[in-house]
Amino acid sequence: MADGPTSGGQRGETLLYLTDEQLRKGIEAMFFAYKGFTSDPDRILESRGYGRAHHRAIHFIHRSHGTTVNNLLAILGVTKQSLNRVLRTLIEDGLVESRVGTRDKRERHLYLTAEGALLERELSDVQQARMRDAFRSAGPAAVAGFRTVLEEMMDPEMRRRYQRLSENGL
Amino acid sequence: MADGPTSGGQRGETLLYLTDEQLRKGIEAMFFAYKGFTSDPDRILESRGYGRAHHRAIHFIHRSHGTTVNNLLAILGVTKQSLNRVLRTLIEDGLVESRVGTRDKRERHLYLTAEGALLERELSDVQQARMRDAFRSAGPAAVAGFRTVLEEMMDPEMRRRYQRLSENGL
DNA sequence: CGTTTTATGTCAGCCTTGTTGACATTGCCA
DNA sequence: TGGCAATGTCAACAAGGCTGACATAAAACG
Repeated sequence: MADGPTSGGQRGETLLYLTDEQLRKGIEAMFFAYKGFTSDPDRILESRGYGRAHHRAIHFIHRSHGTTVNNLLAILGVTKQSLNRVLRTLIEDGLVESRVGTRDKRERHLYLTAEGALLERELSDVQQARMRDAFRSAGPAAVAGFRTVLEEMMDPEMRRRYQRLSENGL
Repeated sequence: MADGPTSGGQRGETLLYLTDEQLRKGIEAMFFAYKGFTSDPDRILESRGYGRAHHRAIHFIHRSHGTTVNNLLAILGVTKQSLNRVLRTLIEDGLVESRVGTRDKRERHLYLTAEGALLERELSDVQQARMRDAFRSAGPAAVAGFRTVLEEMMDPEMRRRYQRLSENGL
């Protein structure tokens, strides 16, 4: 199953970065980094009785103001039952507003309230702070490489979604 | 809370990679990439009735043959009750062997059985395949940057653990 | 107009995986 | 011997995934 120049011998050249050892390091780096990546927001969320799922919803509602439930489902890749549970508490708590669509009245468009925007800011502040420190220490070239590798690691569908998010505001 | 050259204006120079927009992209890249990163093993695990927690245990037991429960707890960052539940099923299913320590008989040293090693191989094959493709597409310079940024993103404690793993086999 | 499809919400139940607290056992060590 | 450390286990709980089933409203279609 593992073909290529790894699994035993390398092809000499500059392919040393594709050895099993290097790949394993990459895997472990993802694991430990993701832990750090989520730890700061997790602390804030916990103090409010929310979880990571709430953070994700808040993030993408902020990101795409007025997005529909269906769109959010596609981005997050969870079931509507799962998302709805989270969304319901956020709406009840007054952090998210759900407006009936004007063109299509079946759709609900989601917005952060002022209070929701406040929490969003708090969460993204700590997460951005960590990322900024990491970026600053690593330098622009490393950051470019970081983003390139992450993009390559995404499923094609998710990658398209990610890139679409970057371009327009949707 | 967000100080530095972001949040509004940049300092001109080469600091454009530290804008809020770039940081947000980095955050979303982590989210989508981690999804891809775990998706292939998840499929295999599901078919066996295991979860990601089992994968993590298997990975680090493979990585550090004969490691103790306490060491594993520290690496994984979960409670012993949580780890124990996973470990118990793996031992019952004959994928992991737990041997009483020779020097210190309170400690249990954990090993993959032949069957456990087989599953480990299967899991790491698919995960490495994705990582290898991503690395190959991105190239060695990008890979170096990827690893640098991830290391910077880790909590100091986890970073030390990560680096210790890389050096010796423990 | 009637039918079908779409978007959403909701109820019920299940699973994994995290948590806390309590307690028992074993064995190292002073 | 007494204290502490490493481990295991029981019970209970919560978050957040999942499936299946069903309800409603509105759009779309023929």
